[in-house]
Amino acid sequence: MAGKDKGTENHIKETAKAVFFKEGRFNATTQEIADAAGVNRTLLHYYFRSREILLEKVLLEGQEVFRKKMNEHALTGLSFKEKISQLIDVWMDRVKEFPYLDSYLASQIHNTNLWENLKMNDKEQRKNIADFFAELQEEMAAGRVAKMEPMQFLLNFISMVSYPVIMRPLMENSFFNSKKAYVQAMSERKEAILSTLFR
Amino acid sequence: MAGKDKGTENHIKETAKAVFFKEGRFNATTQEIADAAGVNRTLLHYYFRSREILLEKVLLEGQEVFRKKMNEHALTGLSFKEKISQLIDVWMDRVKEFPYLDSYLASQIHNTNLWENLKMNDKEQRKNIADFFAELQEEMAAGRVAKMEPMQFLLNFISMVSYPVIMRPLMENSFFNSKKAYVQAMSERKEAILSTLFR
Amino acid sequence: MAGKDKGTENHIKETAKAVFFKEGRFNATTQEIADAAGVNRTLLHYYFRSREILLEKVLLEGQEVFRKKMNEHALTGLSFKEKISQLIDVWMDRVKEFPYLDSYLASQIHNTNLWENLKMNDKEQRKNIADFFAELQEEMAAGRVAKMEPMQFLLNFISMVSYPVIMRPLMENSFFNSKKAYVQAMSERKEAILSTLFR
Amino acid sequence: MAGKDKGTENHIKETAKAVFFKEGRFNATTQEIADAAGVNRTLLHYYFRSREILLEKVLLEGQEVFRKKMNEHALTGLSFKEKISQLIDVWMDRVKEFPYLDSYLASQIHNTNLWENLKMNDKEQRKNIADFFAELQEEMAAGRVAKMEPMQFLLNFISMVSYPVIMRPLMENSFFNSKKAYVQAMSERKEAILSTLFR
DNA sequence: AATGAATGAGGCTTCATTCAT
DNA sequence: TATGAATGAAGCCTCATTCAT
Repeated sequence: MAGKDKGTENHIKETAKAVFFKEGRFNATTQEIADAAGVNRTLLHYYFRSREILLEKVLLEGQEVFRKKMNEHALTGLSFKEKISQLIDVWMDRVKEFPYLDSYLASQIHNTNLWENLKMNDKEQRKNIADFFAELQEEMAAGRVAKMEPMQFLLNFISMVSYPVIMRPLMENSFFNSKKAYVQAMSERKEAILSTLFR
Repeated sequence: MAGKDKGTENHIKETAKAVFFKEGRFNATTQEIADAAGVNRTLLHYYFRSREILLEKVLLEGQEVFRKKMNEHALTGLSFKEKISQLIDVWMDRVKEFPYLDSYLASQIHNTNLWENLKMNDKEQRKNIADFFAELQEEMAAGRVAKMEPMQFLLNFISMVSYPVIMRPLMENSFFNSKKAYVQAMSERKEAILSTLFR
Repeated sequence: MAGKDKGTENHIKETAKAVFFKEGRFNATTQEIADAAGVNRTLLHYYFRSREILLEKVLLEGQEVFRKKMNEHALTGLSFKEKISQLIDVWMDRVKEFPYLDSYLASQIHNTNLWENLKMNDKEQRKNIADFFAELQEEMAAGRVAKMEPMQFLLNFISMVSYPVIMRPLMENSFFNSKKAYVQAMSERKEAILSTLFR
Repeated sequence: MAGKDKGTENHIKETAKAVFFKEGRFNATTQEIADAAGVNRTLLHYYFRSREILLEKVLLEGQEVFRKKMNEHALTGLSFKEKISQLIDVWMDRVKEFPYLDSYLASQIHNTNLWENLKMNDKEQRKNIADFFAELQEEMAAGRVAKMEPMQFLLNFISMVSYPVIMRPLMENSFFNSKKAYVQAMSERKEAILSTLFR
């Protein structure tokens, strides 16, 4: 059932990623992960030595997703607003794919050694952000965006995109009272965010 | 001998709440909670029968916090913008107090039977929201707020307030690279949100 | 079946001691020890946290046995030969009680931290040995004992007493071919040792 | 491709012998043995079917060592004392080579089916011992050796030679407090034993 | 109300072994 | 001959929970 070669190892990793970050079952047992992957539990230790290491690897890959989010800002040749528009799509897709990843990262801050790798010390990344902020300030100067610290704009943007997705269960039950209403709202979300960020 | 009565029970509950939702240690052991509360582990079962029940009770109280968030919209006699301004304070305070509560609720929604209680079926609450939306639409009509579904505005609002607090560890490490920078940004957050929501 | 209070803890410890050092089952499982003691396996962890700690404690107590062996040299008011005669009894009894203890200690030398406690740094002990050596040298001067380094005499003595007991299974099977013959030889052992040490 | 043939098999066996009986790591894992031999773990099963069989084979070879110990008594043409003197050398060398072998045999005697092979039922061996005992009794008659059962003399002899070597770690740490002191004592050991056995 | 003792269920991990190549 | 992949058995340990005061 499971592939061969490097296949099985990746298959387990993908399964774990799904269990942890798609389904949010942070306490999932090695047995559960193995079952989900359709492999013997021991195989999991064969490849990853321990549950902790597996989790760490999966997390590190999740982190790559996160880092790439940032670097994809570098979409060229578009107007600032169009760029933001694309970013919303990209970002929202990612958050939808692993809705529990960020929450988990946030709750696991104690595992300090993970964080060293996560900091924004990537040169390319810093440059991208600097460029992004420069463009943003032009927009503010032109009055198309409310004046504020660029970082505040970035926070606003990330918050409005991520929060409703990350908190989907809460939203569905607490705000919308139905799955349908939630989905409907999400489909209109992009426009609402753009309307709020730009004037 | 019968003096502490309800005292100890509450003390345990408060401690559990802190451990779970202030510190984000969702997997905290009964032993750890007992230690944190300075009581014998067995006492925890004496009062709450099981870990699950304790968690449930603590969660229920967390829900109350959440519900009150919604109902405190009913601040009277202020302009809409001032009302929002106050709401930001109130809400931010709450999220700061239990930064992990919402994440936990979101991640646990699938295996809990508590959600019946959480839905927005509260009459008073519905009314508050209806009133709030009515006022909001006036603002839109007057051009002081970008036009959109009122619910989208609400989402924007909640997102921008909550996300940076809930994701504080992520923010501190990933965006700001220092606690100081984060705190500084948070102090300026309210203005940034208001500038974004109103024009 | 097991006693109460401190009773159970000691009972487990005694059982472990027997399993390890009387029966020589160094690899005995926690389950096996628990079974032998007639208690739930978990109780073993309740009292001792881990198999390793239990083993360490049991070993430390065995070490006390060993140390006391040395200090019991201080039997007073007897002639040197009579003293040795008594020592043979005492020592042989001990080795018979825990025939596998010394072998185990020898094989576990790698667990260095055990050995710090085992060194002959006990003041009283040093004095006893010094006294013993002084008396011994008188015997040598008087020609009742062959001349040699006192320590060599001590080694001879310990060796002749311990080895046949420690290696009992080997002796029974390889030298004597029958349990009966072995037991018979042991009963005459003391005299043979004395005849060898004294002249 | 067919060059190493028996070579690898022997190499593994020798390595195992060293790990078990030179280093005293009786619980060594197949993995550890394979690592020590620099081969893949599975190869070990390829050659020996199971860990148990490997151990058995290695043990059998150890037994040969043991058996030869006995038969080397047949050194001819020397005086009894000189014969014993040579035996001490031979024996001590053997015990030094595999200091843990005897302990292991002793501790494993109960759960092994190897002992049939080990009994002193070897014809040549019996003869050697008979001859040895005859000579010994002459010595006793001549007053050069204390009178006792010949077997007791043999036990004394073996004990004094083997014990300090087998228990080397114990001796070094518990009696001598230094490796140097132990080595020094061992170098003088032969004379001390001879002085004790002969008069 | 409070606590030490005891227990069953279940989790992680290691190990020897087998399979397939 | 040699090896990576896979597996079943078994070990250690933790945890929530119950028992007996």
